[in-house]
Amino acid sequence: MTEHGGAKRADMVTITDVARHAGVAVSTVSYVLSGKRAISATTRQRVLASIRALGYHPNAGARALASKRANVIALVLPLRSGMHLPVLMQFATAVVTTARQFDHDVLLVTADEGPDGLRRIAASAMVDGIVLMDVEMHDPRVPLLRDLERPSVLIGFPAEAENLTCVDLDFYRAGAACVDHLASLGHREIALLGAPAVVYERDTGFAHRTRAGFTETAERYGIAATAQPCEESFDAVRQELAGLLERHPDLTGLVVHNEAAVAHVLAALPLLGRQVPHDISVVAICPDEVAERASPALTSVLIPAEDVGHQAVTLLMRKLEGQQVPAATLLDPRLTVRASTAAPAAADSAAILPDGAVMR
Amino acid sequence: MTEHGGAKRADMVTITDVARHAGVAVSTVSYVLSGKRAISATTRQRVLASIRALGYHPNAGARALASKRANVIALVLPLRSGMHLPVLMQFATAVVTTARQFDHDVLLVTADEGPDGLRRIAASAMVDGIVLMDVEMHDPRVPLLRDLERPSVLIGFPAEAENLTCVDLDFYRAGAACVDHLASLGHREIALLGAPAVVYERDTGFAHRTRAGFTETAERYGIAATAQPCEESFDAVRQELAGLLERHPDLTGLVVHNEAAVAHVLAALPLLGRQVPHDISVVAICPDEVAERASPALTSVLIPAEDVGHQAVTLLMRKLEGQQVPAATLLDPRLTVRASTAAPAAADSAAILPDGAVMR
DNA sequence: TATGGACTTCGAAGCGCTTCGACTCGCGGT
DNA sequence: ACCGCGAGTCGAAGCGCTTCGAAGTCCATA
Repeated sequence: MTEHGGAKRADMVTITDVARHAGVAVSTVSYVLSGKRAISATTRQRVLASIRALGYHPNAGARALASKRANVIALVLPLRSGMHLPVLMQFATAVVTTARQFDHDVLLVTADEGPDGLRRIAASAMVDGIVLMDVEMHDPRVPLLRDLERPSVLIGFPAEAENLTCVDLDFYRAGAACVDHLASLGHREIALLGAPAVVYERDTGFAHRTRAGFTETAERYGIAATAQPCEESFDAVRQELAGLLERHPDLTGLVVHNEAAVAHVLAALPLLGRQVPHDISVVAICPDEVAERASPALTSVLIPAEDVGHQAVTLLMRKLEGQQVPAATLLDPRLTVRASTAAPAAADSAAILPDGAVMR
Repeated sequence: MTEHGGAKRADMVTITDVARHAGVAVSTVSYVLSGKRAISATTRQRVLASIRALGYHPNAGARALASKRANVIALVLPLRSGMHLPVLMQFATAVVTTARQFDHDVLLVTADEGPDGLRRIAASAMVDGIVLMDVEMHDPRVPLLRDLERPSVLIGFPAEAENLTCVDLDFYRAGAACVDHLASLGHREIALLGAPAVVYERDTGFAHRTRAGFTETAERYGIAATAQPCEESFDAVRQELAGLLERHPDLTGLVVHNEAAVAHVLAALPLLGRQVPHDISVVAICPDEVAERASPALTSVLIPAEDVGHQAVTLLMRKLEGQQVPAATLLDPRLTVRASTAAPAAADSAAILPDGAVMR
């Protein structure tokens, strides 16, 4: 390509080149591109032809400078330990893909730059808006977000969500959905194995909300339910399970909301004399990928990472256009039945309906 | 902050504001920031004080426009199926962190935009350079990279690496390291369970190189060695293993280079009557995270994702400064011994040295 | 026939920054 | 006393784009 004619070094084609080639003013080319003023069909065609002929791409910096819009959004990822990476990646992909649909690019910011990073990015006008992931209940970045001149969308819910736009899986209903499923299979005594204790202490909202959904729904069904945190090492898992089974010998259903522990749970149960799903059913709240990869494949409520990412960007774009958007968006959990759940073996396998009626 | 004085709407501080506040010319401020001309210590201090006082951040677009340097690099991620996501994430983090050390930001580009995405990013002068991940042997993006005016670094090796800069784990030596370890434990018959067949067909370089390192090193030790691809479902893994053990009843060492199959291998071996590591030792080539999470914890050669990402960015920065860099950078594998390997139980547990001598 | 829109298009003024040439010192050398 | 020179600073010219006001056309209205 470069060896064509008398192309000077650094053959960046500018809007001026296009204008000259098409025989119009620079501003006309600009208006063809932006559509902000009416341009006759014939002129438009001529300009577009020139653009194609020259392989013109607008200079992003110049455009940002003149229009005060960078057409870039920031994606702030945590990379804190304890986060499950595949889910993050799915988020990220969805965010990028959706952003591209709106003709925006994505700047990747890691949280270890801290609030200063956010401030820098925003103040330098590199980005028009911000998507913030893995928000904690008391997140130091949240107050900053309010001061920033740029719109933002959070994935997750901080304690103080005033004036903020948040998106997340509806963890309450996710916890509930697991109980629904186990109840409908006829289980009468179940337990929730959650995140490590430190996560609860950190006040990460989703852990609490899942537990609430689990506990309250079980209560509604009149099912005996225990909830407890769980560390991620194999020994810890095994110990937790052993204790749990000892205290609740009739336990037949287990909800696991801890991606890292899932494999260990499946490995430990047989060692404790419980076959899955014959003796005990297991439902996980985790990405499909993890559920499918486990042996046996896990019935699971998936974290709809792609939906969340897509929603977040869509909301952000609305805000960029000055539209009003709902402060909270909760996404529906979806439960996929796989090989790890079944009706309890020994028990009377009647299904119990929420109102307490028994279906035979 | 905003409610301070008579701050106008959109309180973006410009270099002009700083200059006025410090009582110097705009160009002086610029030179203080860039260090491209000598500025007296007193002036510099005054300017820096003003910058701090006003909370000035240079406008990225203006800077890019005037200097023709965006201070942004592109990170092109694949998101093709079969890639293990956590590793990607580690890469990404390392890339961002390192880029920040060089005062650059990172634009996230997904491969599904294809070559056009690359072209757009480069032509619009949004980025100064490109880091391309998960390069295939015959990658359609590679020829494009040569035409682009921007420097780039590949992670992985394409078949035709002329004029390109590539970084990767030394998979040959990774395969070799696994054999070294097993041999030193006294194993005499081992096998490699690799990626799904399709990966080999796609000519992904690393799969072939691992196998070569494995096979050739085993030969050097005079150890019986088999290598075969492996699909990722549990049933496939179990079947592969069953066949393998039938054909090679004395097999005592297994190298797994397939992150997705790792868990299944560990689950299937007991079912086939083999305890790990008593009856059979398992070494994996996978991220530490996966190895640690498995039960039992796996002896593994880790993919040094962080090093690779760091190296890639460092090389790119050198290229941006016009320096010459080596075309190929291979990173050393590191093997971590965990619970999944031991001397073979029944066998004579002598250690064999590479030269054929036997150590008792 | 004058008049005023609609419809198109043009020219020029920036956006905030970098960079180049030029200017002003003060100093050592002769 | 003069020149030359380096150090420090300034002013102005863009970088490539958007956008505003205005100008030119053409046709329908009064």
